[in-house]
Amino acid sequence: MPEGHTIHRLAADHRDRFAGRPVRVSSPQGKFSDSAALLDGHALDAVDAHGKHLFLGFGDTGWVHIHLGLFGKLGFGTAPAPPPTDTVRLRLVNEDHHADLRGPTTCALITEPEKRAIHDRLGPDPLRTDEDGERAWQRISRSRITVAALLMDQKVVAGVGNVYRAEVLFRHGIDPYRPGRDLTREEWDAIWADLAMLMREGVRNNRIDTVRPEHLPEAMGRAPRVDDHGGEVYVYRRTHQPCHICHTEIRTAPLAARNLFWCPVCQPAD
DNA sequence: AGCGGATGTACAG
DNA sequence: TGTACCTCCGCTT
Repeated sequence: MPEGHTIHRLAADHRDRFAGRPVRVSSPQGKFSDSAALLDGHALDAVDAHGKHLFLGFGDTGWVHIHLGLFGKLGFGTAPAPPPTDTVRLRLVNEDHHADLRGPTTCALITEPEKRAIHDRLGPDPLRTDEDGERAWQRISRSRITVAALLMDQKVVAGVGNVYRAEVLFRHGIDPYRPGRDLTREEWDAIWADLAMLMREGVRNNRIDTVRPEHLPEAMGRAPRVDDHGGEVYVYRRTHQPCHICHTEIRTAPLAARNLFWCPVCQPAD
């Protein structure tokens, strides 16, 4: 569920439903009760997203910092909200809407300086228009680490996860094991621009689609279908299935505790 | 009923 | 490098 596009979409969804009005804040599960009591009845006056971090601003009371981690989910519904289940960490309610947060890695009330410190340790986010890939290039072009690992490092690029990593490397024909410093400037600029485009599409559609229409297999038709992963992809979790372009079996291997997926023919090692 | 895995990260050693 | 953490879902028995 959560790569950067999900978080930016959730930021917009919170803005649409809750911004500018008082909101009831509670923690049915209990783990956020003290902070929820401080926030209850205040207006949500700002929403921000950087990479996979979501920030809900409540004026002088501070910011709610949310990170979904691997399992976290935010679900919206209309008001009145149904009785919460005992896994709801945070619930927001106004006259029209409710939002339930479950299973996050982080849900904490923080100060403005603490928020700034989080931004400072994150790399540039392709979805934040005030930044570009230059900072990322400075790190990547000097690193012996594989480009696959660098793309997952939130200090290098914020918001890319296992799906966008696999897909963008496929789209540019780059071997995931190539060291960052062996990328050309042209290759990196193309990857950065592509991430910005793909992730903007991801925010718009609330799913990850990366397959160009001309590469969709006949059986799928022209319109991307919704599959298990929520979108149409070239390599992510397509182990042993044929590559959409060359029909070679897609490969998988663990890398830094995550599964890497790639086509050995379309993404050749040098 | 019980397991393993998942679009993530932080910390220990 | 390994492991702990948070939840849900689909597969196996």
